[in-house]
Amino acid sequence: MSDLLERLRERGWRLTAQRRVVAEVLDGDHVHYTADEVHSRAADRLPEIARATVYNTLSELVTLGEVLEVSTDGRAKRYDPNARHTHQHLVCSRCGTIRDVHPTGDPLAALPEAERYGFAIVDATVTYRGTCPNCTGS
Amino acid sequence: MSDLLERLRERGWRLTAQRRVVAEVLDGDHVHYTADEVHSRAADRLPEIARATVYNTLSELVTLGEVLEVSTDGRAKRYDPNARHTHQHLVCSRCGTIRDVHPTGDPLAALPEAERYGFAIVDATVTYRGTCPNCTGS
DNA sequence: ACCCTACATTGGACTTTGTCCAAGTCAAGA
DNA sequence: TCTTGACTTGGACAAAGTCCAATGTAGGGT
Repeated sequence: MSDLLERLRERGWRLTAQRRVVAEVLDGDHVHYTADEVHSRAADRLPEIARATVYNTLSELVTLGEVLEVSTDGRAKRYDPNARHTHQHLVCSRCGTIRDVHPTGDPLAALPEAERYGFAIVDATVTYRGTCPNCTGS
Repeated sequence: MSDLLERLRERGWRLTAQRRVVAEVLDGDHVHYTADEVHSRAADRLPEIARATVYNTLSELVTLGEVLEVSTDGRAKRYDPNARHTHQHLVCSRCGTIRDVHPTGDPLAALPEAERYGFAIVDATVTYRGTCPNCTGS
């Protein structure tokens, strides 16, 4: 937890109460909150934190590579604190919950040279979609 | 082109001028327009078409499986008329253009049973990201 | 060919998600 | 402790999409 804050401070981050609570919210479970969810959880601890500050802080964390932005559904982006190990996502088409998964092999290897159209490809993200056990029986 | 309209009519679609132009816009090149782009192109032919109608029609086409919704960047969704053959997308991180690509193998096979968490998985989408030749030199 | 009517369209208000900015505040180095 | 530039605030704004009551019309029935 203060691992994250430690790293950030080393990179010249100014450590404010607002940034601390945002980092703490993200650093809890392996959840994937939207910006608004982060904001409301942060506001539980620091009631006057502004939405704009949460957005700013999240963008900075993304830029610094500490957090990943995930947009699975064209609705609100979600923020994934597990940026250290590469992983992919499994999304429930009904309720929208997300789980981290670790497929075998490298998806990049599956794309033949002839299909790369001269792009300098830097990464491949895989999203598995289906119905989670909770939603299956409804 | 009227292929599409044909299929739709067989499924009980009421064929209106608005739906026709939307289908025609999508049925052109292998592009991936946003809803607003579809709207403005449709409006070239049928000036008074409402934005809401375009949104409605697009959702119906998606429901009918004739068109795919693609959300690559958390901004506007794009609509992919190439729903008949499965394919994946290659996206330029700078300019946002999208190309259809066909990786080898089945990404679903790469996800071990132990990583499925009881989900009934129905599909896997892969998004390759990089810089396109046009954007590389800037 | 003409009527009906259920289905489609319209336009405008509204919501959600996110960005921007000028003014005020504060963390941290001197 | 003082200073200063970086940070935060709140509110206005923007983009993308949804909703709804009123109006229009495609296509089946006669």
